[in-house]
Amino acid sequence: MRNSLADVVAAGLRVLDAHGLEHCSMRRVAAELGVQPSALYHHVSDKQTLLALMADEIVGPATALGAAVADPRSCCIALREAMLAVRDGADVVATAAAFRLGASEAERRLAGLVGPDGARTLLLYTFGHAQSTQTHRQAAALGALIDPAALPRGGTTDPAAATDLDASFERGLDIILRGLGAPAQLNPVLGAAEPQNSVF
Amino acid sequence: MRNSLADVVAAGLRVLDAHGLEHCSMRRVAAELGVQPSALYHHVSDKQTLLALMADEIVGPATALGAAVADPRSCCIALREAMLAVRDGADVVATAAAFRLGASEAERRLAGLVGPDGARTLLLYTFGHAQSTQTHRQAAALGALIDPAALPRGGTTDPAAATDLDASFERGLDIILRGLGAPAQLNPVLGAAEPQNSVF
DNA sequence: ACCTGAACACCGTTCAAGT
DNA sequence: ACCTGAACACCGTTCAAGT
Repeated sequence: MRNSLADVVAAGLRVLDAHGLEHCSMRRVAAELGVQPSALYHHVSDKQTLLALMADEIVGPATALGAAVADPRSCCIALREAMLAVRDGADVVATAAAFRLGASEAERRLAGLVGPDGARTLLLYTFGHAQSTQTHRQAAALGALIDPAALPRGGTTDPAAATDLDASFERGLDIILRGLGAPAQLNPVLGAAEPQNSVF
Repeated sequence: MRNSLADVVAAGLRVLDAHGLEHCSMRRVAAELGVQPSALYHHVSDKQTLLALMADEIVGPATALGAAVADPRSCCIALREAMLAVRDGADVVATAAAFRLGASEAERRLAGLVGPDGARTLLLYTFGHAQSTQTHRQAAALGALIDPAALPRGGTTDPAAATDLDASFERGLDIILRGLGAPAQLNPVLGAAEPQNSVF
């Protein structure tokens, strides 16, 4: 045999991470495998299916059996980290999840902890924030390429912005968890009055 | 003059509503106006810009000055209704919002009511749930076309599913609002223990 | 089982040129 | 100011045919 389904999914993830979702075409994935575009359709019925399989792979690390995290907070943070680890990962996972594939293992786990409504609310927020984070990061990276004078001294890209987005995510997470009656999260730094600016 | 920017945006919305985002190409919008594809680039610099303008138009009804709703709950519900009113509207608005255009007027308003973190959390949830709702609706519509035997008697599409999604949205909304310390929403029907099934 | 080669019906965008 | 015509470099998917 020449290529397996796993090879196709792996090639898809390589192309995604290297070139982004916009350029992750069937033709590019085929080229990555050194094969004709039509060959992919022996392994996968269409592009949507391939993307769903890629989404499962992206989210795998966060939903692996070994990482049996008990609290919903760490669960969402792990999920977000898994999506942010690959270029445009949040878009791929969120789209696949809307079609019911992908993160449903994560949802089952969360539903056991906070009920179905809580699980859905947490997941939709987590996906949305991750997409927003990734959009802003690639906009920042593009801006840095166009206008490299923006960097005051060393450093590849502005580290403060990334920290802000991570903190912003956790604050929103704590709002939802508070609404679910979860134990209040101990946040020793900072007062609680109207911090930070908007993400959009 | 032959066509204005407003004409182009209006044509875009007509194509979107009739054929969906997937088939809302520059070439189709041009054909809708009876014009060559290249003519669009006189009015708009690229497709992304056109979609952002369309997103503003979709969300307009919900953020109009006349509809100065005071509470965040009605604000989110109005936003969701505006997105659901046009085919694939949630996708278009959510994508544009991630690029900072679109719903930022709505975010300013919400931030005044519940602070920036609350506004962001509410918006990301609202966008995500609307996208999920629209995905499920068009899957249901497709299923109804393929398998019309699923309908027990009259009715175009299953009305129960739509009701469930609307109720599911409001339950999640109330979780977040509770977390924000908003006045508890009076929900007279049903007990509170683990209702409904999953959306994903 | 896995792949090639060729085709079909499309894309977004650019650019010189017309009126 | 607004548009045409032609081109460039792409798409996803199908299908007969090869090995």
